[in-house]
Amino acid sequence: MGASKTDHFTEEQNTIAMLAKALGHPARIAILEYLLKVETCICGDIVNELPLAQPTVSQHLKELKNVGIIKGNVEGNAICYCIDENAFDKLKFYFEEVSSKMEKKKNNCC
Amino acid sequence: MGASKTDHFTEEQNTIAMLAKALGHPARIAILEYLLKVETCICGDIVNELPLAQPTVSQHLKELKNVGIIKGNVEGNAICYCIDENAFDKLKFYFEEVSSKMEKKKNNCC
DNA sequence: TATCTTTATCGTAATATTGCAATAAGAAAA
DNA sequence: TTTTCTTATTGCAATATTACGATAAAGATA
Repeated sequence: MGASKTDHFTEEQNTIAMLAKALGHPARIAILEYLLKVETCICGDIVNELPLAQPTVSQHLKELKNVGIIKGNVEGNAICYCIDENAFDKLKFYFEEVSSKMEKKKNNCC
Repeated sequence: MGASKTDHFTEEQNTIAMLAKALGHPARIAILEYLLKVETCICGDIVNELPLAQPTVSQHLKELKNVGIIKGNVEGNAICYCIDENAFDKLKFYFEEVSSKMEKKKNNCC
């Protein structure tokens, strides 16, 4: 097999898993942190920041863009990539919700 | 290749990516939610909750346990699985930190 | 002891991911 | 127009993930 059985889970479960998966690679975490650190958004130099070849970085950017965590604007012949707060917050809120449910539960076990 | 170049990234980047990756599958999100919902922790019936075969569920549980998101206690001949708040909170705090940095930045671009 | 219950592991097949060299595509500059 | 610069795409190889049937391992029960 190798393919996830996404059709058997709820839409939310699939969405959260998709977002988490997109952040499930150190290069993509590094990209996120770089976009956060940098003031101006002329982000062609992400490639120089990462220990990876340009096609590989481009692929990681594409994955982040596919799930909506970043968005890109064409800026001359370069491209300006930015974090899309909406998608990111969706994940953050979900984790906060889980965390507060855990708080209420106050481990009855383990 | 197919293997991530983890040695070129910071320890934190690798840790966060590892945790995010572990949650990057709807079945594992469903497991998390089930553990959160259930009052008692006699959790052998996770298998019945999921649309997956027992070996597959066992594998997903193992992955969550490997990264520390859940922990398991032997309880007779069954096993009691629980969420490990420490590992989970590490991820939550990271996202909150990123989120507050985004807030301060107030998109100068895109 | 023999059997049942529960969970883990093995083996295997299908598919996905990661990475990069080569190359293409597009806009800017000469 | 030709060149240059930046990013995307293609093609491929290596590895990882997902899924499950078969089977093993270990404690509980008869």
